[in-house]
Amino acid sequence: MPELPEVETTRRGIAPHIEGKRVSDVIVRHHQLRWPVPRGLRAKLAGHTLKSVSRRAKYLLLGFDHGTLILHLGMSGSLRIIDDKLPAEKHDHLDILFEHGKALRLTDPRRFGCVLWTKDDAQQHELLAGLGPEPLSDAFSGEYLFQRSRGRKGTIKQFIMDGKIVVGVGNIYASESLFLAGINPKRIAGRISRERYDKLAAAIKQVLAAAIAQGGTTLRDFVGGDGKPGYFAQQLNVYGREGEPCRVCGTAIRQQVLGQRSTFYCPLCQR
DNA sequence: CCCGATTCCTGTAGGC
DNA sequence: TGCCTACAGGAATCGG
Repeated sequence: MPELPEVETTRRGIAPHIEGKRVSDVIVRHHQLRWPVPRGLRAKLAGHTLKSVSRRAKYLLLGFDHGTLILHLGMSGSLRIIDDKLPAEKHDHLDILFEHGKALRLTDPRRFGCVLWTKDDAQQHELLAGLGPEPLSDAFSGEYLFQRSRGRKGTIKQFIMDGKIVVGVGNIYASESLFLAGINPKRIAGRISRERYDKLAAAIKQVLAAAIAQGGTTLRDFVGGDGKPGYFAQQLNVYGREGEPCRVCGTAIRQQVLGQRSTFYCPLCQR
């Protein structure tokens, strides 16, 4: 499922093929995603040159001179560069065709993703404006987490998965980061020390950077812009490993639901 | 403000 | 083998 590393992998995979290219056509086969896909996309984009492919949180931003197309992959979405004549399959909801014969195709079986258009600064869009810092930026640090966590009564796992605190840390990487930092996911966010938050911020950066380097984590659906899966799943320490031995101490990994999300941790390494 | 529960959707795994 | 159910999950939204 696409978290930040998968979205960044997608961005890197598709950008070189379509940046600077002119849109020739847009085909929308399914308008009802997380929100309705705006009508009239073809008229809006055809003839315009794609200036940039960037990312904010788990959103991909296709920048044109007259606005930005905002894409989110939800939990089962993927974007691929294809030959513009490749027949569409069941869950191929959107094609953006370019004049050089390639197309950007959105596939999303569970349709939790979205396609939105804004003519204004995308960063000011209501979905992006209130988001927390990028985890790989300098603005994200142990000091920042410590300050934001004071008074919070929820668990640390839910805290770092809150997009208003920090973006891009989904269920997989939250469990993995807490393992690396040696913190039990059930701990109350407001009662964790500054020192431990330093370790946690470093762990989040390390896990995300390593996952990006591996092309993301493919559990089921995810493929990068080149249609290939990511390989970080082989390096997961706790996620999906309930009952299997901890790679550090051998204790059986536990699973517990926190905030309606499966959480995995080592009861010995994480206190 | 903060937090937990609910909601969207469909493929897959597990039980019988 | 096939049917049925539970579950997975990002993130907005609602209710307390």
